[in-house]
Amino acid sequence: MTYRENDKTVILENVKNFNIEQILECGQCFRFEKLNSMHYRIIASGRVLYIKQEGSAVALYPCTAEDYKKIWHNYFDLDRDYGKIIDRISTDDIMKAACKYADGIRILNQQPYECLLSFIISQNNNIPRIKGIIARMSEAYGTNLGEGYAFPELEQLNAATEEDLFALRMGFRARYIRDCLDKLVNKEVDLASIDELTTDELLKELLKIKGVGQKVADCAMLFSMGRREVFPTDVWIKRVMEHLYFNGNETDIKTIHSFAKEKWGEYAGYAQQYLFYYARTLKIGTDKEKAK
DNA sequence: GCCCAGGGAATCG
DNA sequence: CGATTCCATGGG
Repeated sequence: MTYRENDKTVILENVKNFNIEQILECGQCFRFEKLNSMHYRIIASGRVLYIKQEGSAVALYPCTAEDYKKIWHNYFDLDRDYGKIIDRISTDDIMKAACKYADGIRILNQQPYECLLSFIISQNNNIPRIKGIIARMSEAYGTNLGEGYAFPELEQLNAATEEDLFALRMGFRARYIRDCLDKLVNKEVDLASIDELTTDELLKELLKIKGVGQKVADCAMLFSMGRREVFPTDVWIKRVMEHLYFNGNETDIKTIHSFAKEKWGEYAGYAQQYLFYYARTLKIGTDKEKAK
């Protein structure tokens, strides 16, 4: 892969395993808007960024070479060889098919605070409504960026009472967000020191927050804390795992976790993303599933 | 009107 | 303990 800048546009050429639609639509991130086929606007790191892809060429704008090196290169996880990851996890025909179906997925390196709050909001909720709640929260408390609003910083959102949050129509999750803000502000949960913790220790820390259980914690750890070995198991993953790996039999989450750990080890998080996109776009395991 | 959504807390037996 | 119930809201 190479990159060059021209008038605040950075062009990436010969990018491997990069499909902007798959990256954004695989459920890891909520702050994006589809403008056209392979043309998106995202808001991350307090910036608006447009992304337009044509084949293996990707244009990022407005974006200087410095922005790219400092922010977006890591955000899109461009140091990692996803071809190698696909080889490692493709140990059976099921995963081979899932990886072939969505070989342009990459796991973004998002900011822990934003990701944690976003997945608290995600619980027992659907993706379009999650995006709406986060958009309203950003518009009400975040910095105006001209073409959108940044996700509110902790100091900004902390001005909101539980009632204020409830008014954003996040329902019962308002109490959870308020509890999370309290614990982050008073450092009962300290996101600045997460790099010093093992994944088990980090999980224990995150579980202190009301509204954070294993699944929400796993998403935050996988999508923003570099813990690529966790296997977030939501209703879609449970359903597709039962359907594709457990012969259609009802299987509890602990069993699914140990199965994934055994099978994919440190790459389990990647396997989870390929399966999630595969399952959700093809509706595998639901009564809407299309025949092959 | 009913069901479900990238679940988790509270309660009950 | 495990199993059930409730939680707000909006799209299908």
